[in-house]
Order: sequence, then C-alpha cells, then structure tokens
Amino acid sequence: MARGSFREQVLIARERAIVQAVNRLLAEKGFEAMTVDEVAAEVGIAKASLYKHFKSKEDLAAAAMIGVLDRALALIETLQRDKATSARERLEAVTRWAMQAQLAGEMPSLPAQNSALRSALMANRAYLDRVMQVSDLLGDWILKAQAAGELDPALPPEVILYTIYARACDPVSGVLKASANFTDERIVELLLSTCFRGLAGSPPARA
Amino acid sequence: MARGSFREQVLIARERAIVQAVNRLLAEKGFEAMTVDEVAAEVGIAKASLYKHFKSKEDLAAAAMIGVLDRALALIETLQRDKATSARERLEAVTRWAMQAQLAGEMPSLPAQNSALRSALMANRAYLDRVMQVSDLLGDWILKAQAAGELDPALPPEVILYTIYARACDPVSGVLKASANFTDERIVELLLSTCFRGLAGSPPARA
DNA sequence: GTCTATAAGAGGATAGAC
DNA sequence: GTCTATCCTCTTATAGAC
Repeated sequence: MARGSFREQVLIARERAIVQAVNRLLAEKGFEAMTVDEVAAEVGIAKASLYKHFKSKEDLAAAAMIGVLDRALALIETLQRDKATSARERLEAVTRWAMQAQLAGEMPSLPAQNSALRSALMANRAYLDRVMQVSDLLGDWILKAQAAGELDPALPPEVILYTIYARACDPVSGVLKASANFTDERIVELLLSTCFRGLAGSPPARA
Repeated sequence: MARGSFREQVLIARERAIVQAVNRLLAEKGFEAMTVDEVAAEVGIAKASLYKHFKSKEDLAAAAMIGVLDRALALIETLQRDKATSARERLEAVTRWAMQAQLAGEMPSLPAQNSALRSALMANRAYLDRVMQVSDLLGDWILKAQAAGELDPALPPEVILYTIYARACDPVSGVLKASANFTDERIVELLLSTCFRGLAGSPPARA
C-alpha cells in the first residue's frame, strides 16, 4: 500500500486535490449547483483531465462522500477504543464532530431526494459499505445507550439513528452562524444539547 | 374581492391550478430538479402560457411558498383565538401541521443555500411580509412558553424558532415513511415529541 | 494524462401567429 | 392568453492532438 512509483504518487496527490475541491464546493453550494467546470478551475486542471480520474459528476460526489465516511469511521473507531466514555457520550462526540465540520464548511451536502445522484450512490459499493459500517457501529451504541437509560428506550433505534444523521447536516447551524450572534462552539452546544435532550429518556418538564 | 368577471374567475382558477402543481412538484423533487416543462405538462397548458402568469421559475416557487405561508397564517390565527391552549401547545400544533403536510407530499422544499432563488425571494415583498408575520407570531408564543417554563428559558428564542422551522421540513420524516415501519401519525408524534422534549426546560436524564 | 475544442442535450425564456 | 416553434445559455461529457 505504501509502495507506488513517483508517477503514481503524483496521481494520487492530484486525485486527493480533486476530492478536496469537490468536498469544499459540495459543502458550499450542494451537488446541483456545483459544476464540473468549477471543480476543474479550483483544482487548476482542464475539465477533460477530471474525467480521466472520475467518469461522471456523480462519481466525484461519491468520492467526496466516501472521504467523509472514512473520516467518520476513523473517529468512531478511536472512540470505540476509549472505554471510559459512555455510549451516549460517544454518540454525542460523533454528532459534535459532524456539526463542527459543517460549520467549518467541510461537510458536503447532498440533496435529500435527488434521483440521479441517489441511484449512482446506491450502485456504489464502496460508498454503501461505509454507510452500512457507520450505521452498524452507531446502531450498536444506540442500543447500548438505550439499555443504560441514557437514551429513551421507547424510541425505535432507527428514529434515533436518522435523527442523528439529520442533525449532523441540519441547516439550522448555518442560519445561526449567518446571524452572527453566536460563536461556532455555542451553536454546536445549543444544537447538540437540544437534540440529545430530546432523544433522552426524561419526560418533558411541565411548569 | 368576491367580484370579477367570469373570464377573470377562469384566470384565477388557472393560476390556482398552476400554483398547486408547483407546490406538488416542489414537494416531490425540490426547486432545482423541478422543470418548467413539467409544471406546464402537469397543468396541461403550454409552457409559454405559464410565462404569461409568472415571469420566471423563481416567481412560480415564490407563489407556492406564499400559499404555504398563507395556510400557516390561517392556522396560527385560529390557534391564537383558542384561549384554552398553552403557548407550547400552539407551537406544537403548528409544527404538527407542517410535519403532516410534508408527509402528505404537500410541503414544498427549497434549497437551504441556493442563491438565485434566495435572492429572488428576498426581493419579493409579499413573501417577506408573510415570513415576518409568521416569525413574529411564533416568536411571541415562544417567549410566552419560555416565561411559563414550557420551553427552556435559557435557549435563545431564535434557536427555538429556527429549530421549529427546520423540523417542519426535516427529511427524517420522509426516510421513516420510506422505511414503511410506521404510520404517518406515529412518525409525527415521534418526531414532534423528541423535538419539543429537546426544547423543553428539563435537564437530560442520566442513568 | 493533459490540453483545446466541440459535441450533445437539457432547460429557461421568448417570438409571433391566432 | 394560448399555442407552436425556436432561441440561447449553461453544463455534462468526449474527440483528438500532443
């Protein structure tokens, strides 16, 4: 894996640069508004060269998403090793990381319903494998947190999982950031606490 | 207002049909994926005729959004009149209505960041007025709910307002519906309760 | 593999007859 | 106001020389 000629290393570096540009543009304007011309311009190569590395715009997006999922998996495995933290704390840590990434403009956003992109992703084994890995690992934590009473055992685990996914991409953080009334740290803590308080087992307070 | 020649009535009915088609398509696929050709086809008129009623695609979307806001305002005013309900109950009722509309495929979804559409909306007085009306009325309820201890007084009111807006358009409901494991009613109650439980004043339960 | 140039097609908007 | 036919721009994707 560490091997490879100099030429191959250059190639890999270039692909990394492409994926990084795609990631940034996807975070900034989303899949449909991002054009392949922009990607080429940002990388500083001709558009035709892009297509030597990735065969379609959908493939570019998939590569960026795979990158995000790999970073998420790396974090999850690190947290997995820390036996001192509770399941809920780990879930919060992953969610916090995603929220921070979004506030930093590093979280690519895909349309929730798009069919062209969606079917391309659903046909992408590398992408699907990672999504399932993340879901399995987080799903395990969710069950543990529910068993420990850290999250509401009455909630279907999938509701918790999808809610966490959605909060990690929530536009609310961007709106609050644009209002310029809060620091990024405060935004993350506000949204994280309201999210997990809602998923926790305590009944709502009534005055 | 109730006046108007027969010809005018026909025109108004046609515009209503256009807006309804736009509303449906916007709910189904979003602004960018919706094409003006589709709108014309669904209404059953020529595309050029559409442009006699609305001067751009952005205007079509704005008309649909204004329709939604008018329905929201009507509901809000009805709830306002019911003195038996608490501020939080009213907020929940509005959110429930929005969630139900989305599950029914009647809630148009706009891109959170798009610039072309966004600047068009920001230049649309009729749209802006309604957004501000809704925000003022809900903002008032939020302050009352916080004063009554029904919602966490420590949360900035704008965080609560934006959270409610976002939950009304949350893709989670659609994902859960697609999973076919829950009825619409159960989805609404699950998401509504986790949302408001998170906004309430009680501290999270720790086992 | 990188480039320039261009094909191919989608989609928003309009011309002009009726 | 409605239609048919068309324009024009933008964007994805590829051809072909180097």
